Amino acid sequence: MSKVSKVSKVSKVTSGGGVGGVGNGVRADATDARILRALAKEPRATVLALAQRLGLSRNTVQARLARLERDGVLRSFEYRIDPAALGYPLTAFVTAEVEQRRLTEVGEALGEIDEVIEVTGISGDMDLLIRVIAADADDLYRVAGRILACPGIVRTRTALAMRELLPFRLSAVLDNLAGQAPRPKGLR
Amino acid sequence: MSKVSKVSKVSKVTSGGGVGGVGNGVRADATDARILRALAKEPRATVLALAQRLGLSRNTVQARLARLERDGVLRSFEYRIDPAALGYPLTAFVTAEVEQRRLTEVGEALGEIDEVIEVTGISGDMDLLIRVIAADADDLYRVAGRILACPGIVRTRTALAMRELLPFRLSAVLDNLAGQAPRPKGLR
DNA sequence: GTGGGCATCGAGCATTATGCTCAACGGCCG
DNA sequence: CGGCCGTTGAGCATAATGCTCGATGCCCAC
Repeated sequence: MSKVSKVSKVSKVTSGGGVGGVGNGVRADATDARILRALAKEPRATVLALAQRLGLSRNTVQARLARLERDGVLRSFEYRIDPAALGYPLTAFVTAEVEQRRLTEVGEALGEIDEVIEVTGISGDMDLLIRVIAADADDLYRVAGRILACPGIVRTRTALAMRELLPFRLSAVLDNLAGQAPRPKGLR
Repeated sequence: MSKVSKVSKVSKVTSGGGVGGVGNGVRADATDARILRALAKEPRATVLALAQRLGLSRNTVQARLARLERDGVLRSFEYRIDPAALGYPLTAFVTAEVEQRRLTEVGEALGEIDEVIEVTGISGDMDLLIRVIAADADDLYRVAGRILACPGIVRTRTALAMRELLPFRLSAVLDNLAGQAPRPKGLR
């Protein structure tokens, strides 16, 4: 049974660690994907539970989880918190045009604004995509003002998030990675 | 020792539940924020550890955590997974203009594309903000093509995420919530 | 003012998980 | 061919969990 097999050997990649900050050379293999997928279903699941659910040894799951966390495959717990529950039911995307050389500076300034929860430098005619949360429309207006006031920011455009058509998900991609191997059919 | 407190009493808010799907009336209070903040620092922390770190009883932390999870304050575990670690180091934001009445339909079609990991309906001249991941530039091109091919989509514009100036964080907002004295009334 | 409701607390208890170590198995690669 | 590693199963001391209880303090409604 546990002869599932082909638990591919991938760790080799681990050694090839580049330096970089985020998402360097580390890559999850099929087994990792299965663990992550199981965790997605039951975040509170214990290592033991995961192990038997996946037909792996407790030891393996424990080691892999430790590695996943150590290598930064798992991001901060904050990602799991719903801003709406914190009293910020409004989300908006503010795109900003920035004076070329002041990108980093502007990024830091934006970090001072509590309601700015993510800033990404992007290609295109706008330079920044800023994710913002707000308690209400007034609040949003105020935050938008603070953003525009940042030295280096030339112009902004605000788009209110009106509906989540498809909430964040990696399941599709996880399934691909996980399914890769044996495809046990109905069995589990 | 446990006399630290002044653990505000806030739960009243809970009852004020609106209906809605996501992030309805449920709101975290200062204590919740402190728990979440502690968890952000140490995702693997046990309930017991959290309790003594925060000067709360184990019972309280356990009850609150259960409630946070039950009420959807905590989103899926998937949020914590770094797509880069899954072999998708590229992130792009695709904005799309959609034929008015076909928004929902388009949303579903986009869900069929594995690399589409988030779709938000927004205000402004573009209707959709689509978060996409890709293994490399070719892959991204291919995905962009599939998006544009969705019936109902009129036009798209793709912006590549070049740098994370400020990775997702709620810490600023959490600190505010947590730091607040037990005075939920009035202010703000 | 008084009582109900509710969250918190501290305690206890049976069960389960954790963290760690060990030796052995098996495939992969040089 | 031999070494390297990830995996496995086992064992064991310690710690955490899930649950229940009665008691306390506070807010709010009556």
